[in-house]
Amino acid sequence: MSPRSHTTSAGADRWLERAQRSLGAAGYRQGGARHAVLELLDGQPCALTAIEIEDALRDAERRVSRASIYRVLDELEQLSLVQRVDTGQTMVRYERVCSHDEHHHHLVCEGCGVVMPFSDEALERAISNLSARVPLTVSEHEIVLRGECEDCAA
Amino acid sequence: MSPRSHTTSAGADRWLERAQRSLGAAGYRQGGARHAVLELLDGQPCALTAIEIEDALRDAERRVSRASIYRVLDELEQLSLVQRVDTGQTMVRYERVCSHDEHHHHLVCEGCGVVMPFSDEALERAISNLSARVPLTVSEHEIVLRGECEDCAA
DNA sequence: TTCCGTGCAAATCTTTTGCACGGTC
DNA sequence: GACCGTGCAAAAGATTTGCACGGAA
Repeated sequence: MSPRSHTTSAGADRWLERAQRSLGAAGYRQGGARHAVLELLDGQPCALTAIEIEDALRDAERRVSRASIYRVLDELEQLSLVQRVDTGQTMVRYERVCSHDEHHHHLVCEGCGVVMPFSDEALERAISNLSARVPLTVSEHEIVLRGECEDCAA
Repeated sequence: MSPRSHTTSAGADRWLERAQRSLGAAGYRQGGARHAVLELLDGQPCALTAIEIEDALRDAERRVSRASIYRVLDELEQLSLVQRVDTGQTMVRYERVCSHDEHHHHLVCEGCGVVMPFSDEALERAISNLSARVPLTVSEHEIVLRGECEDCAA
């Protein structure tokens, strides 16, 4: 359950910079929409839908077309800079792929739909042990816990 | 990884019978489409998409309209007789909710898209411990491992 | 006989794609 | 100046809904 602020970490390996380097190396130019989406994602603690991204950018006076948002997310996913998160809700969510100590999974409230991150060492160990014994070369795993959040229970 | 045949178990608590009882108690009639979907799901070892269900029924000479399939799946989900399984593929999958010793999760091959069930006691223990320490009253959990299956690796 | 269940067709909603213009390198 | 990136509008694909008929109770 490690709390951690990434937005304030001044290290040279911030996600935004890494992403810009990767994109540059892959031959992508730095257009306005892509830049806006990158900056937004860099500041997010958890996964967003394309429409939430669109709304957030509009609120920030940096309107970007939804098509561009999907295109940028797709590019970033192929470079392993973001990952899709399937929360069982209608829309797919996306979040940046973070360093090992930020690796997390998701809690989803079935009442209000809120999505929260969590992490657990014992769980990761179990997954890791298991992965070796399964008829599949495991490259990633996703875990979602569903239930009722404290606000909805109140 | 407990192997288990449900289709041949003669016990009175087969899923199909339980489902029919629940539906009856909830006031549903026994129409042809619903019956066909129930029988099909009862014989499945793992999750199917609505379209796979449609195809399977057509092959079995028991054509059911896709709209009815979605409607039946929705009813069954609300009675907790089936659960949605989100494999990160385009379409949602559905499978019957089974007894504790059939509880399983899913492996998804990123190459060919095949979906396989697996289960692991240590993993379930980790989830169970974790669930108590999280700001959510957990009612269910879903785990997906993604990678390359043996056929695709060959 | 009443009301539910079903199929068909149309609607909805998320995501993708085609195209033309403007900006980046 | 060449080509990529973006917005707009239309397309595509999964799922849902409206409606009218036929069957279950």
